[in-house]
Amino acid sequence: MTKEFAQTKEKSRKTAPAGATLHQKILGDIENNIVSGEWPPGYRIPFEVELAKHYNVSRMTANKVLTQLATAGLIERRKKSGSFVAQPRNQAAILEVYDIEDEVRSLNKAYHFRIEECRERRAPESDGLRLSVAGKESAIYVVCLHFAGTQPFCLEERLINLKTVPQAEDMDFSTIPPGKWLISQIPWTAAEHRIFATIADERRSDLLKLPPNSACLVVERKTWDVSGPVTAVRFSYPSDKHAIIARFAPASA
Amino acid sequence: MTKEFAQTKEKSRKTAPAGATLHQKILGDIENNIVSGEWPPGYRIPFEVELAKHYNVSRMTANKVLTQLATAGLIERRKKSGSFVAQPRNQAAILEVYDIEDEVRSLNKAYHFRIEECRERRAPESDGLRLSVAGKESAIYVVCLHFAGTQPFCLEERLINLKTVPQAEDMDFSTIPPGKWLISQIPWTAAEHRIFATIADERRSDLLKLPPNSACLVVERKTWDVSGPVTAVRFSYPSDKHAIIARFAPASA
DNA sequence: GATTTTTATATGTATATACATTAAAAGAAA
DNA sequence: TTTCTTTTAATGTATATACATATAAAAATC
Repeated sequence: MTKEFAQTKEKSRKTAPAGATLHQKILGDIENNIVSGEWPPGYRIPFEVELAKHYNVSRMTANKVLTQLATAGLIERRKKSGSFVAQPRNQAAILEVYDIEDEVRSLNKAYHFRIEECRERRAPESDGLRLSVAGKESAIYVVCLHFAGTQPFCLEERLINLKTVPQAEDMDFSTIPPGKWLISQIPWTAAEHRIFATIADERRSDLLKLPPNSACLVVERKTWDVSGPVTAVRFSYPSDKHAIIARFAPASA
Repeated sequence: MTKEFAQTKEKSRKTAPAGATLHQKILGDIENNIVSGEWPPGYRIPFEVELAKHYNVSRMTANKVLTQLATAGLIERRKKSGSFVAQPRNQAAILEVYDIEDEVRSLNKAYHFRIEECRERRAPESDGLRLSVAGKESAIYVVCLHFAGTQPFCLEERLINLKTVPQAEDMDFSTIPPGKWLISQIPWTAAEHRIFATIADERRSDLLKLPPNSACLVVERKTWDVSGPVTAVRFSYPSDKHAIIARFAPASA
Protein backbone atom coordinates (compact mmCIF):
# COMPACT_ATOMS: atom_id res chain seq x y z
CA MET A 1 0.00 0.00 0.00
CA THR A 2 2.72 2.42 -1.03
CA LYS A 3 2.47 4.90 1.87
CA GLU A 4 0.06 6.27 4.39
CA PHE A 5 -2.73 8.10 2.65
CA ALA A 6 -3.88 9.63 5.91
CA GLN A 7 -7.43 9.81 4.71
CA THR A 8 -8.79 9.99 8.21
CA LYS A 9 -6.60 12.62 9.74
CA GLU A 10 -7.75 14.17 12.98
CA LYS A 11 -6.85 17.63 11.70
CA SER A 12 -8.59 17.00 8.41
CA ARG A 13 -9.80 20.35 7.15
CA LYS A 14 -11.97 19.92 4.16
CA THR A 15 -14.29 17.10 5.14
CA ALA A 16 -15.77 15.65 2.00
CA PRO A 17 -19.53 16.17 1.97
CA ALA A 18 -21.82 13.18 2.36
CA GLY A 19 -22.75 12.85 -1.29
CA ALA A 20 -19.31 13.63 -2.60
CA THR A 21 -18.20 12.12 -5.87
CA LEU A 22 -15.17 9.90 -6.05
CA HIS A 23 -13.38 12.69 -7.83
CA GLN A 24 -14.09 15.12 -5.01
CA LYS A 25 -13.19 12.55 -2.38
CA ILE A 26 -9.79 11.82 -3.89
CA LEU A 27 -9.15 15.47 -4.60
CA GLY A 28 -10.00 16.40 -1.01
CA ASP A 29 -7.79 13.69 0.45
CA ILE A 30 -4.77 14.72 -1.56
CA GLU A 31 -5.40 18.38 -0.90
CA ASN A 32 -5.56 17.66 2.82
CA ASN A 33 -2.33 15.75 2.77
CA ILE A 34 -0.66 18.66 1.03
CA VAL A 35 -2.00 21.55 3.07
CA SER A 36 -1.58 19.70 6.36
CA GLY A 37 2.08 19.27 5.57
CA GLU A 38 1.78 15.48 5.62
CA TRP A 39 3.08 15.57 2.06
CA PRO A 40 5.64 18.38 2.03
CA PRO A 41 6.82 20.24 -1.08
CA GLY A 42 8.83 17.91 -3.27
CA TYR A 43 7.09 14.81 -1.94
CA ARG A 44 6.29 12.27 -4.62
CA ILE A 45 2.61 11.51 -4.41
CA PRO A 46 1.28 8.08 -5.40
CA PHE A 47 1.24 7.24 -9.11
CA GLU A 48 -1.99 7.32 -11.01
CA VAL A 49 -2.27 3.56 -11.02
CA GLU A 50 -1.61 3.38 -7.29
CA LEU A 51 -4.28 5.95 -6.57
CA ALA A 52 -6.66 4.15 -8.89
CA LYS A 53 -6.06 0.86 -7.11
CA HIS A 54 -6.26 2.39 -3.65
CA TYR A 55 -9.59 4.10 -4.31
CA ASN A 56 -10.78 1.34 -6.61
CA VAL A 57 -11.36 3.66 -9.54
CA SER A 58 -10.12 3.73 -13.11
CA ARG A 59 -6.89 5.42 -14.04
CA MET A 60 -8.83 8.07 -15.96
CA THR A 61 -10.51 9.20 -12.78
CA ALA A 62 -7.24 9.43 -10.92
CA ASN A 63 -5.72 11.16 -13.92
CA LYS A 64 -8.43 13.81 -13.96
CA VAL A 65 -7.90 14.55 -10.29
CA LEU A 66 -4.15 14.89 -10.72
CA THR A 67 -4.58 17.01 -13.84
CA GLN A 68 -6.82 19.35 -11.90
CA LEU A 69 -4.33 19.56 -9.05
CA ALA A 70 -1.60 20.32 -11.57
CA THR A 71 -3.46 23.14 -13.30
CA ALA A 72 -4.31 24.52 -9.87
CA GLY A 73 -0.57 24.56 -9.20
CA LEU A 74 -0.62 22.29 -6.17
CA ILE A 75 1.41 19.55 -7.79
CA GLU A 76 3.88 19.26 -10.60
CA ARG A 77 3.84 16.28 -12.93
CA ARG A 78 6.86 14.72 -14.60
CA LYS A 79 6.70 11.90 -17.06
CA LYS A 80 8.33 8.69 -16.03
CA SER A 81 9.07 10.23 -12.61
CA GLY A 82 5.66 10.84 -11.12
CA SER A 83 3.82 13.73 -9.54
CA PHE A 84 5.32 15.94 -6.87
CA VAL A 85 3.96 18.41 -4.37
CA ALA A 86 4.79 21.88 -5.68
CA GLN A 87 6.57 24.56 -3.75
CA PRO A 88 3.88 26.56 -1.99
CA ARG A 89 2.69 29.80 -3.44
CA ASN A 90 0.48 30.17 -0.48
CA GLN A 91 0.31 32.28 2.64
CA ALA A 92 -2.64 34.53 1.86
CA ALA A 93 -3.39 37.65 3.69
CA ILE A 94 -6.20 38.69 1.50
CA LEU A 95 -6.61 42.40 1.63
CA GLU A 96 -10.14 42.50 2.76
CA VAL A 97 -10.03 40.01 5.59
CA TYR A 98 -6.85 40.98 7.22
CA ASP A 99 -7.10 39.76 10.76
CA ILE A 100 -3.72 40.44 12.23
CA GLU A 101 -4.01 37.84 14.95
CA ASP A 102 -4.72 35.11 12.40
CA GLU A 103 -1.84 36.29 10.35
CA VAL A 104 0.57 36.15 13.24
CA ARG A 105 -0.65 32.74 14.33
CA SER A 106 -0.29 31.41 10.80
CA LEU A 107 3.39 32.23 11.16
CA ASN A 108 3.44 30.03 14.25
CA LYS A 109 4.19 32.95 16.51
CA ALA A 110 2.51 33.91 19.75
CA TYR A 111 0.23 36.89 19.40
CA HIS A 112 -0.39 39.75 21.76
CA PHE A 113 -1.10 43.42 21.42
CA ARG A 114 -0.70 46.61 23.44
CA ILE A 115 -2.81 49.75 23.33
CA GLU A 116 -0.48 52.72 23.09
CA GLU A 117 -3.10 55.42 23.07
CA CYS A 118 -6.87 55.72 23.18
CA ARG A 119 -8.83 58.92 23.23
CA GLU A 120 -11.66 60.86 21.70
CA ARG A 121 -10.77 63.11 18.83
CA ARG A 122 -13.06 65.68 17.28
CA ALA A 123 -11.08 67.66 14.76
CA PRO A 124 -8.89 66.15 12.06
CA GLU A 125 -5.25 66.13 13.07
CA SER A 126 -2.09 66.53 11.09
CA ASP A 127 -1.35 62.81 10.77
CA GLY A 128 -3.50 62.58 7.69
CA LEU A 129 -5.87 59.98 9.05
CA ARG A 130 -9.36 61.11 8.07
CA LEU A 131 -12.74 59.56 8.39
CA SER A 132 -15.01 61.42 6.06
CA VAL A 133 -14.83 64.31 3.69
CA ALA A 134 -16.87 66.36 6.13
CA GLY A 135 -14.46 65.44 8.89
CA LYS A 136 -16.50 67.09 11.58
CA GLU A 137 -17.83 64.01 13.28
CA SER A 138 -16.24 62.95 16.51
CA ALA A 139 -14.30 59.74 16.66
CA ILE A 140 -12.33 57.44 18.89
CA TYR A 141 -8.61 57.39 18.14
CA VAL A 142 -6.76 54.21 19.06
CA VAL A 143 -3.14 53.30 18.56
CA CYS A 144 -2.39 49.62 18.90
CA LEU A 145 0.88 47.75 18.58
CA HIS A 146 0.66 44.11 17.46
CA PHE A 147 3.36 41.59 18.34
CA ALA A 148 4.54 38.33 16.84
CA GLY A 149 6.31 36.62 19.69
CA THR A 150 8.27 39.37 21.37
CA GLN A 151 8.83 41.33 18.18
CA PRO A 152 6.62 44.23 17.08
CA PHE A 153 4.76 43.07 14.01
CA CYS A 154 2.56 45.94 12.97
CA LEU A 155 1.49 49.37 14.15
CA GLU A 156 -2.19 50.17 13.90
CA GLU A 157 -3.63 53.69 14.10
CA ARG A 158 -7.39 53.81 13.92
CA LEU A 159 -10.28 56.20 13.93
CA ILE A 160 -13.72 54.85 14.76
CA ASN A 161 -16.72 56.93 13.80
CA LEU A 162 -18.90 57.51 16.85
CA LYS A 163 -21.87 58.36 14.73
CA THR A 164 -21.89 54.96 13.05
CA VAL A 165 -20.50 53.00 16.00
CA PRO A 166 -21.66 54.83 19.14
CA GLN A 167 -20.90 51.83 21.33
CA ALA A 168 -17.19 52.49 20.77
CA GLU A 169 -17.47 55.40 23.20
CA ASP A 170 -17.22 53.30 26.34
CA MET A 171 -15.36 50.39 24.88
CA ASP A 172 -12.37 49.00 26.69
CA PHE A 173 -9.82 47.68 24.18
CA SER A 174 -7.50 46.06 26.69
CA THR A 175 -8.81 42.58 26.05
CA ILE A 176 -9.83 42.68 22.40
CA PRO A 177 -8.00 44.59 19.67
CA PRO A 178 -10.07 47.33 18.01
CA GLY A 179 -10.05 45.73 14.56
CA LYS A 180 -11.39 42.44 15.80
CA TRP A 181 -14.00 44.12 17.93
CA LEU A 182 -15.22 46.26 15.07
CA ILE A 183 -15.77 43.26 12.83
CA SER A 184 -18.10 41.86 15.48
CA GLN A 185 -20.04 45.13 15.58
CA ILE A 186 -20.43 46.29 12.03
CA PRO A 187 -20.37 44.53 8.70
CA TRP A 188 -18.64 46.67 6.13
CA THR A 189 -20.11 47.08 2.70
CA ALA A 190 -17.29 48.91 0.97
CA ALA A 191 -13.62 49.47 1.58
CA GLU A 192 -10.87 51.47 0.03
CA HIS A 193 -7.21 50.70 0.40
CA ARG A 194 -4.27 52.91 -0.16
CA ILE A 195 -0.95 51.16 -0.12
CA PHE A 196 2.40 52.85 -0.27
CA ALA A 197 5.97 52.67 0.89
CA THR A 198 7.75 55.17 3.02
CA ILE A 199 10.78 55.60 5.20
CA ALA A 200 9.76 54.99 8.79
CA ASP A 201 9.42 58.21 10.80
CA GLU A 202 10.67 58.49 14.34
CA ARG A 203 7.51 57.29 15.97
CA ARG A 204 7.28 54.23 13.76
CA SER A 205 10.96 53.38 14.13
CA ASP A 206 10.59 53.73 17.85
CA LEU A 207 7.50 51.61 18.31
CA LEU A 208 8.37 48.98 15.70
CA LYS A 209 11.98 48.81 16.88
CA LEU A 210 13.39 49.58 13.46
CA PRO A 211 16.84 50.84 12.55
CA PRO A 212 16.92 54.32 10.98
CA ASN A 213 16.14 54.65 7.28
CA SER A 214 14.09 51.46 7.15
CA ALA A 215 11.50 51.05 4.43
CA CYS A 216 8.03 50.69 5.73
CA LEU A 217 4.89 49.35 4.07
CA VAL A 218 1.79 51.35 4.88
CA VAL A 219 -1.74 50.19 4.28
CA GLU A 220 -4.51 52.70 4.86
CA ARG A 221 -8.06 51.50 4.78
CA LYS A 222 -11.38 53.21 5.03
CA THR A 223 -14.53 51.22 5.50
CA TRP A 224 -18.13 52.19 5.02
CA ASP A 225 -21.33 50.50 5.87
CA VAL A 226 -24.70 51.44 4.48
CA SER A 227 -25.10 54.32 6.92
CA GLY A 228 -21.73 55.95 6.32
CA PRO A 229 -18.04 55.76 7.13
CA VAL A 230 -17.19 53.31 9.88
CA THR A 231 -13.49 53.43 10.43
CA ALA A 232 -10.22 54.66 9.00
CA VAL A 233 -7.11 52.74 9.85
CA ARG A 234 -3.43 52.83 9.02
CA PHE A 235 -1.21 49.78 9.37
CA SER A 236 2.54 50.21 9.25
CA TYR A 237 4.65 47.12 8.62
CA PRO A 238 8.38 46.67 8.69
CA SER A 239 9.02 46.02 5.03
CA ASP A 240 11.39 43.14 5.42
CA LYS A 241 9.00 41.20 7.57
CA HIS A 242 5.92 41.44 5.52
CA ALA A 243 4.24 41.49 2.19
CA ILE A 244 0.64 41.74 1.24
CA ILE A 245 -0.77 38.96 -0.81
CA ALA A 246 -3.90 39.58 -2.76
CA ARG A 247 -5.40 36.93 -4.92
CA PHE A 248 -8.16 37.25 -7.44
CA ALA A 249 -9.74 34.27 -9.03
CA PRO A 250 -13.05 33.25 -10.45
CA ALA A 251 -15.70 32.65 -7.82
CA SER A 252 -15.67 28.91 -8.40
CA ALA A 253 -12.05 28.36 -7.50
CA MET B 1 -24.33 24.11 -38.27
CA THR B 2 -26.00 25.89 -35.38
CA LYS B 3 -24.14 29.20 -35.54
CA GLU B 4 -20.93 30.75 -36.69
CA PHE B 5 -18.05 29.37 -34.71
CA ALA B 6 -15.79 32.12 -35.91
CA GLN B 7 -12.78 29.88 -35.83
CA THR B 8 -11.03 31.94 -38.42
CA LYS B 9 -11.56 35.39 -37.11
CA GLU B 10 -9.33 38.11 -38.44
CA LYS B 11 -8.75 39.48 -34.97
CA SER B 12 -8.18 36.05 -33.54
CA ARG B 13 -5.92 36.56 -30.58
CA LYS B 14 -4.57 33.36 -29.24
CA THR B 15 -3.30 31.54 -32.26
CA ALA B 16 -3.21 27.89 -31.35
CA PRO B 17 0.37 26.63 -31.55
CA ALA B 18 1.27 24.31 -34.41
CA GLY B 19 1.21 21.09 -32.41
CA ALA B 20 -1.80 22.02 -30.35
CA THR B 21 -4.02 19.27 -29.07
CA LEU B 22 -7.66 19.14 -29.99
CA HIS B 23 -8.47 20.11 -26.44
CA GLN B 24 -6.35 23.24 -26.70
CA LYS B 25 -7.73 24.08 -30.12
CA ILE B 26 -11.35 23.93 -29.00
CA LEU B 27 -10.57 25.73 -25.76
CA GLY B 28 -8.80 28.51 -27.64
CA ASP B 29 -11.60 28.93 -30.16
CA ILE B 30 -14.27 29.24 -27.50
CA GLU B 31 -12.12 31.55 -25.41
CA ASN B 32 -11.61 33.79 -28.43
CA ASN B 33 -15.29 33.95 -29.16
CA ILE B 34 -15.95 34.96 -25.58
CA VAL B 35 -13.26 37.57 -25.10
CA SER B 36 -13.79 39.09 -28.53
CA GLY B 37 -17.39 39.71 -27.62
CA GLU B 38 -18.62 37.48 -30.45
CA TRP B 39 -20.35 35.46 -27.77
CA PRO B 40 -21.53 38.02 -25.21
CA PRO B 41 -22.45 37.27 -21.58
CA GLY B 42 -25.58 35.16 -21.47
CA TYR B 43 -24.98 33.73 -24.94
CA ARG B 44 -25.74 30.02 -25.15
CA ILE B 45 -22.70 28.31 -26.54
CA PRO B 46 -23.05 25.13 -28.62
CA PHE B 47 -24.05 21.95 -26.80
CA GLU B 48 -21.46 19.32 -26.08
CA VAL B 49 -22.73 17.10 -28.87
CA GLU B 50 -22.70 19.98 -31.34
CA LEU B 51 -19.14 20.87 -30.46
CA ALA B 52 -18.17 17.22 -30.67
CA LYS B 53 -19.70 16.93 -34.11
CA HIS B 54 -18.24 20.23 -35.34
CA TYR B 55 -14.71 19.36 -34.29
CA ASN B 56 -15.17 15.68 -34.99
CA VAL B 57 -14.25 14.61 -31.48
CA SER B 58 -15.97 12.53 -28.85
CA ARG B 59 -18.36 14.10 -26.39
CA MET B 60 -15.91 13.41 -23.56
CA THR B 61 -13.37 15.70 -25.17
CA ALA B 62 -15.87 18.49 -25.61
CA ASN B 63 -17.09 17.88 -22.07
CA LYS B 64 -13.61 18.25 -20.64
CA VAL B 65 -13.10 21.55 -22.42
CA LEU B 66 -16.40 22.93 -21.18
CA THR B 67 -15.72 21.66 -17.67
CA GLN B 68 -12.41 23.49 -17.67
CA LEU B 69 -14.03 26.68 -18.92
CA ALA B 70 -16.66 26.36 -16.21
CA THR B 71 -14.17 25.95 -13.37
CA ALA B 72 -12.25 28.88 -14.77
CA GLY B 73 -15.46 30.88 -14.50
CA LEU B 74 -15.79 31.81 -18.15
CA ILE B 75 -18.99 29.89 -18.70
CA GLU B 76 -21.83 28.63 -16.59
CA ARG B 77 -23.41 25.27 -17.23
CA ARG B 78 -27.05 24.38 -16.67
CA LYS B 79 -28.50 20.95 -17.13
CA LYS B 80 -31.07 20.57 -19.81
CA SER B 81 -30.50 24.20 -20.83
CA GLY B 82 -26.93 24.26 -22.01
CA SER B 83 -23.81 26.28 -21.31
CA PHE B 84 -23.80 30.05 -21.18
CA VAL B 85 -21.14 32.73 -21.28
CA ALA B 86 -20.80 33.98 -17.72
CA GLN B 87 -21.40 37.54 -16.68
CA PRO B 88 -18.07 39.34 -16.32
CA ARG B 89 -16.80 38.88 -12.83
CA ASN B 90 -17.06 41.47 -10.12
CA GLN B 91 -14.47 44.14 -10.74
CA ALA B 92 -12.82 43.34 -7.42
CA ALA B 93 -9.91 45.64 -7.91
CA ILE B 94 -8.21 48.44 -9.62
CA LEU B 95 -5.17 46.32 -8.97
CA GLU B 96 -5.44 44.04 -11.92
CA VAL B 97 -6.28 46.55 -14.56
CA TYR B 98 -3.47 48.88 -13.91
CA ASP B 99 -2.68 50.44 -17.22
CA ILE B 100 0.29 52.63 -16.57
CA GLU B 101 -0.29 54.88 -19.53
CA ASP B 102 -3.80 55.67 -18.32
CA GLU B 103 -2.44 56.34 -14.90
CA VAL B 104 0.15 58.76 -16.14
CA ARG B 105 -2.30 60.55 -18.37
CA SER B 106 -4.73 60.89 -15.50
CA LEU B 107 -2.01 62.92 -13.79
CA ASN B 108 -1.97 65.22 -16.82
CA LYS B 109 1.51 64.21 -17.74
CA ALA B 110 2.88 63.15 -21.09
CA TYR B 111 3.52 59.44 -21.31
CA HIS B 112 6.31 57.56 -22.99
CA PHE B 113 8.30 54.45 -22.29
CA ARG B 114 11.66 52.94 -23.08
CA ILE B 115 12.62 49.28 -23.39
CA GLU B 116 15.79 48.74 -21.39
CA GLU B 117 16.22 45.07 -22.09
CA CYS B 118 14.46 42.33 -24.03
CA ARG B 119 15.65 38.77 -24.40
CA GLU B 120 14.67 35.15 -24.12
CA ARG B 121 15.23 33.52 -20.79
CA ARG B 122 15.04 29.83 -20.10
CA ALA B 123 16.17 29.18 -16.57
CA PRO B 124 14.93 31.10 -13.54
CA GLU B 125 17.38 33.81 -12.53
CA SER B 126 18.33 35.21 -9.20
CA ASP B 127 16.04 38.21 -9.32
CA GLY B 128 13.18 36.19 -7.94
CA LEU B 129 10.85 36.73 -10.83
CA ARG B 130 9.29 33.35 -11.56
CA LEU B 131 6.60 32.21 -13.92
CA SER B 132 5.50 28.76 -12.92
CA VAL B 133 6.13 26.27 -10.22
CA ALA B 134 7.90 24.13 -12.73
CA GLY B 135 9.96 27.07 -13.85
CA LYS B 136 11.34 25.16 -16.78
CA GLU B 137 9.40 26.79 -19.54
CA SER B 138 11.10 29.38 -21.66
CA ALA B 139 10.00 32.97 -21.47
CA ILE B 140 10.57 36.45 -22.80
CA TYR B 141 12.15 38.82 -20.32
CA VAL B 142 11.44 42.51 -20.85
CA VAL B 143 12.50 45.47 -18.80
CA CYS B 144 10.55 48.63 -19.50
CA LEU B 145 10.87 52.07 -17.98
CA HIS B 146 7.75 54.22 -17.94
CA PHE B 147 7.90 58.02 -17.86
CA ALA B 148 5.56 60.74 -16.69
CA GLY B 149 6.73 63.80 -18.56
CA THR B 150 10.50 63.59 -18.40
CA GLN B 151 10.57 61.89 -15.02
CA PRO B 152 10.82 58.10 -14.62
CA PHE B 153 7.53 56.93 -13.22
CA CYS B 154 7.76 53.20 -12.85
CA LEU B 155 10.12 50.34 -13.62
CA GLU B 156 8.57 47.23 -15.11
CA GLU B 157 10.30 43.85 -15.26
CA ARG B 158 8.26 41.18 -16.96
CA LEU B 159 8.37 37.52 -17.90
CA ILE B 160 6.01 36.31 -20.61
CA ASN B 161 5.38 32.60 -20.89
CA LEU B 162 6.11 31.45 -24.41
CA LYS B 163 4.06 28.33 -23.92
CA THR B 164 0.90 30.31 -23.28
CA VAL B 165 1.77 33.30 -25.46
CA PRO B 166 3.94 31.96 -28.30
CA GLN B 167 3.39 35.07 -30.39
CA ALA B 168 5.54 37.00 -27.90
CA GLU B 169 8.57 35.33 -29.44
CA ASP B 170 8.83 37.71 -32.39
CA MET B 171 7.10 40.66 -30.83
CA ASP B 172 8.65 44.09 -31.12
CA PHE B 173 7.91 46.17 -28.06
CA SER B 174 9.27 49.43 -29.34
CA THR B 175 5.87 50.83 -30.22
CA ILE B 176 3.59 49.23 -27.66
CA PRO B 177 4.52 48.51 -24.03
CA PRO B 178 4.48 44.82 -23.10
CA GLY B 179 1.69 45.14 -20.54
CA LYS B 180 -0.69 46.82 -22.92
CA TRP B 181 0.13 44.37 -25.67
CA LEU B 182 -0.49 41.38 -23.45
CA ILE B 183 -3.95 42.55 -22.49
CA SER B 184 -4.86 42.54 -26.17
CA GLN B 185 -3.61 38.96 -26.51
CA ILE B 186 -4.75 36.97 -23.54
CA PRO B 187 -7.58 37.27 -21.06
CA TRP B 188 -6.47 36.38 -17.57
CA THR B 189 -8.69 34.36 -15.30
CA ALA B 190 -6.69 34.57 -12.08
CA ALA B 191 -4.13 36.90 -10.63
CA GLU B 192 -2.00 37.05 -7.54
CA HIS B 193 -0.42 40.19 -6.17
CA ARG B 194 2.39 40.59 -3.75
CA ILE B 195 2.97 44.09 -2.51
CA PHE B 196 5.85 45.16 -0.35
CA ALA B 197 8.20 47.98 0.43
CA THR B 198 11.92 47.95 0.06
CA ILE B 199 14.91 50.21 -0.15
CA ALA B 200 15.72 50.77 -3.81
CA ASP B 201 18.73 48.79 -4.97
CA GLU B 202 21.34 50.29 -7.28
CA ARG B 203 19.61 49.34 -10.49
CA ARG B 204 16.32 50.81 -9.37
CA SER B 205 17.91 53.97 -8.03
CA ASP B 206 19.78 54.35 -11.25
CA LEU B 207 16.90 53.85 -13.63
CA LEU B 208 14.29 55.66 -11.57
CA LYS B 209 16.71 58.50 -10.78
CA LEU B 210 16.29 58.13 -7.04
CA PRO B 211 18.57 59.35 -4.28
CA PRO B 212 20.21 56.61 -2.21
CA ASN B 213 18.16 55.01 0.57
CA SER B 214 14.85 55.78 -1.04
CA ALA B 215 11.84 53.70 -0.14
CA CYS B 216 10.36 51.89 -3.05
CA LEU B 217 6.96 50.30 -3.49
CA VAL B 218 7.05 46.97 -5.29
CA VAL B 219 4.06 45.24 -6.81
CA GLU B 220 4.57 41.75 -8.12
CA ARG B 221 1.81 40.15 -10.10
CA LYS B 222 1.34 36.75 -11.63
CA THR B 223 -1.51 36.04 -13.98
CA TRP B 224 -2.97 32.81 -15.22
CA ASP B 225 -5.43 32.01 -17.91
CA VAL B 226 -7.26 28.72 -18.21
CA SER B 227 -4.34 27.00 -19.84
CA GLY B 228 -1.67 28.07 -17.38
CA PRO B 229 0.58 30.90 -16.22
CA VAL B 230 0.71 33.86 -18.59
CA THR B 231 3.03 36.45 -17.16
CA ALA B 232 4.90 37.48 -14.07
CA VAL B 233 5.66 41.14 -13.62
CA ARG B 234 7.28 43.38 -11.06
CA PHE B 235 6.57 47.09 -10.90
CA SER B 236 8.84 49.30 -8.83
CA TYR B 237 7.55 52.74 -7.89
CA PRO B 238 9.28 55.62 -6.20
CA SER B 239 7.38 55.69 -2.93
CA ASP B 240 6.83 59.40 -2.69
CA LYS B 241 5.29 59.59 -6.11
CA HIS B 242 2.83 56.83 -5.90
CA ALA B 243 0.28 54.85 -4.00
CA ILE B 244 -1.93 51.97 -4.95
CA ILE B 245 -5.61 52.36 -4.57
CA ALA B 246 -7.74 49.28 -4.29
CA ARG B 247 -11.45 49.19 -3.73
CA PHE B 248 -13.45 46.25 -2.60
CA ALA B 249 -17.14 45.70 -2.33
CA PRO B 250 -19.01 42.58 -1.28
CA ALA B 251 -19.40 40.01 -4.04
CA SER B 252 -23.17 40.17 -3.80
CA ALA B 253 -23.32 43.87 -4.54
C1' DG C 1 35.12 5.13 -18.45
C1' DA C 2 32.29 7.73 -21.68
C1' DT C 3 28.86 7.80 -25.09
C1' DT C 4 25.00 6.06 -27.53
C1' DT C 5 21.01 3.08 -27.92
C1' DT C 6 17.37 0.64 -26.07
C1' DT C 7 13.82 -0.35 -22.83
C1' DA C 8 10.58 0.33 -19.32
C1' DT C 9 7.43 3.35 -17.11
C1' DA C 10 4.50 7.20 -15.93
C1' DT C 11 2.10 10.68 -17.78
C1' DG C 12 -0.89 12.82 -21.79
C1' DT C 13 -4.65 12.65 -24.85
C1' DA C 14 -8.48 10.74 -26.90
C1' DT C 15 -12.28 7.31 -27.80
C1' DA C 16 -16.67 4.79 -27.14
C1' DT C 17 -19.79 3.55 -23.82
C1' DA C 18 -22.84 3.54 -19.74
C1' DC C 19 -25.75 5.26 -16.50
C1' DA C 20 -27.02 9.07 -13.11
C1' DT C 21 -28.92 13.61 -12.37
C1' DT C 22 -31.43 17.64 -13.25
C1' DA C 23 -34.67 20.66 -15.05
C1' DA C 24 -37.35 22.30 -19.04
C1' DA C 25 -41.19 21.06 -21.55
C1' DA C 26 -45.12 18.50 -22.69
C1' DG C 27 -49.10 16.02 -21.31
C1' DA C 28 -52.76 14.50 -18.01
C1' DA C 29 -55.75 15.29 -14.24
C1' DA C 30 -57.93 18.41 -11.03
C1' DT D 1 -56.78 27.74 -15.77
C1' DT D 2 -53.92 25.29 -12.16
C1' DT D 3 -51.49 21.38 -10.49
C1' DC D 4 -49.36 17.08 -10.86
C1' DT D 5 -46.95 13.56 -13.60
C1' DT D 6 -44.20 11.96 -17.35
C1' DT D 7 -41.06 12.56 -20.88
C1' DT D 8 -36.94 14.27 -22.75
C1' DA D 9 -32.75 16.70 -23.49
C1' DA D 10 -28.70 18.31 -21.60
C1' DT D 11 -25.00 17.95 -18.36
C1' DG D 12 -22.24 15.00 -14.74
C1' DT D 13 -19.50 11.19 -13.56
C1' DA D 14 -17.21 7.11 -14.29
C1' DT D 15 -15.43 3.05 -16.92
C1' DA D 16 -12.30 0.30 -19.97
C1' DT D 17 -9.35 0.79 -23.66
C1' DA D 18 -5.86 2.53 -26.90
C1' DC D 19 -1.97 4.66 -28.35
C1' DA D 20 1.33 8.76 -28.07
C1' DT D 21 5.12 10.97 -25.70
C1' DA D 22 8.71 12.00 -22.76
C1' DT D 23 12.36 10.40 -19.93
C1' DA D 24 14.95 7.86 -16.22
C1' DA D 25 17.45 4.03 -16.09
C1' DA D 26 19.50 0.03 -17.93
C1' DA D 27 22.05 -2.10 -21.71
C1' DA D 28 25.03 -1.95 -25.48
C1' DT D 29 28.54 0.08 -27.93
C1' DC D 30 32.65 2.72 -28.57
